[in-house]
Amino acid sequence: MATYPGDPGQLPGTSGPNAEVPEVVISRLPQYVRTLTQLLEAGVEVTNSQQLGAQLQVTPAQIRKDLSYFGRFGKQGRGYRVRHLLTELKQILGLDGEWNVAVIGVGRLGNAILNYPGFDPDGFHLVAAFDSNPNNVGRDVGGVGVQPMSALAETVATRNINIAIVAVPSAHTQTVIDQLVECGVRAILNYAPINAQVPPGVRVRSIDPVLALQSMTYYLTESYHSVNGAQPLD
Amino acid sequence: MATYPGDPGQLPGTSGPNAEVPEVVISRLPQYVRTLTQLLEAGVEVTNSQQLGAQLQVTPAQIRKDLSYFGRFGKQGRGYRVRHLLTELKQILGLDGEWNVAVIGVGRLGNAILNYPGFDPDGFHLVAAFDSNPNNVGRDVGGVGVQPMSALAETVATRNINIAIVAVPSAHTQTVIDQLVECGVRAILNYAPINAQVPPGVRVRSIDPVLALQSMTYYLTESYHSVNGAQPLD
DNA sequence: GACTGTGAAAAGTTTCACAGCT
DNA sequence: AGCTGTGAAACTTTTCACAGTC
Repeated sequence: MATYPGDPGQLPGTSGPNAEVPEVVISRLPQYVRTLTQLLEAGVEVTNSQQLGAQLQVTPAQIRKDLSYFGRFGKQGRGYRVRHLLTELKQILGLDGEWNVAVIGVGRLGNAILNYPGFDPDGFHLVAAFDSNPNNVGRDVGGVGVQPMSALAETVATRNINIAIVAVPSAHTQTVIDQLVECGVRAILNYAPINAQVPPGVRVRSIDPVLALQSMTYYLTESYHSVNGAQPLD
Repeated sequence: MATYPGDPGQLPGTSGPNAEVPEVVISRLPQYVRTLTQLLEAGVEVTNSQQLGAQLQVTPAQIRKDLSYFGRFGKQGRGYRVRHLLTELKQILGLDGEWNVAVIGVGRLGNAILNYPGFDPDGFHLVAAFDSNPNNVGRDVGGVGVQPMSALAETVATRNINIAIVAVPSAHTQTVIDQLVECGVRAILNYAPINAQVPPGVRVRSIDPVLALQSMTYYLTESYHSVNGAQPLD
């Protein structure tokens, strides 16, 4: 866990399996996994960094460099065996097993999440749901029984939950996240449009469609660059 | 696929002769806008890079540097007037007006999106919905009438739509995106777990909760920083 | 005294280019 | 020949540190 800035004695190269892997590399690996899965389904048995790069719109060099942080998965002159590389990457990311996930908040959004069929096939099982509203407790949402928040700690422990999806109103999100951290949850997917604060060692990713839209409008305004103006589409 | 004007390396969005604002800077501005809005609502009239940085978990220097791409919004010795900076940033991002948005696909996800109340207050108006299924055409979803895909081009033009939210099955997403680009839409929010390809000048952001989860599991595995040496190839 | 705006330095990331294996 | 894996170079982004202004 310790990340010491000036590693004493040995840090010979910047890459290779011994170096610390940049977070930006980790964030790309799931996309590689997805593309490899598609190739496998399409019956492709061998690929190479060129083909992967074309699919992912990344340079071949970047793919090779990213993979080099973890080992040597290819064969010179040939490329990568799709099934093999996929297995390795899934293992690296911890996707070779199953994860139990709790959903906090069963309002409109929590409902949609619990009924979304996309998590399970990728090994993320929504096994518990919690809500602070007594009217919601005991209901069944997407096949999962809604529990009171007071049951959080025990259920997280007994059901071996490591990941939580938070879909409560913004005003309550930070409090809920604090509770989750307290229970030992170290990966949180947050759907509220707020900037959650967590201690080191805990990861948060936010799903924020408005923020995504707002990061594009800049490029839709006429004035964003003085010289080129709007790009005409033929 | 059409060819696009300009030689390789002279595309908008890449480095050019005039000082181009890095995309990573643009992606942070909406967060600044959000934090400033919260401060304003809390009655704070003046802030500074230190306070903003603490809220956003970024260094004060980064905030000052980011803002310096666009002008001088602060006063030395004092800081930033919240209302003033907010107004400026919104204008820079094109958030000082309203945007008309089309939603493509009114299945489970499209339904949730059209009923989500979070877009409108931020100036993103979901004014049209489209679906390829004739059974859905004519229905009212979230107060918007569902149109056939054949009406896309005309409606996009007449209703001045610049942004689209795509919530169709993965298999159809690329086709829909191609149609949108054809109609002149240059900003697309994609909810399908695929890697969409668009020509230069068109922006895509994807909402992909599974990818977000998969980028965290790495840090939940015990072995992520141990030296699991490179295995020799079989 | 306090804080911004900004060149310059440092750190981080991507791309190049080629040795070396298949 | 074809393609990987990887140091080194190029480029990008962040952080530092301080002159200048309020």
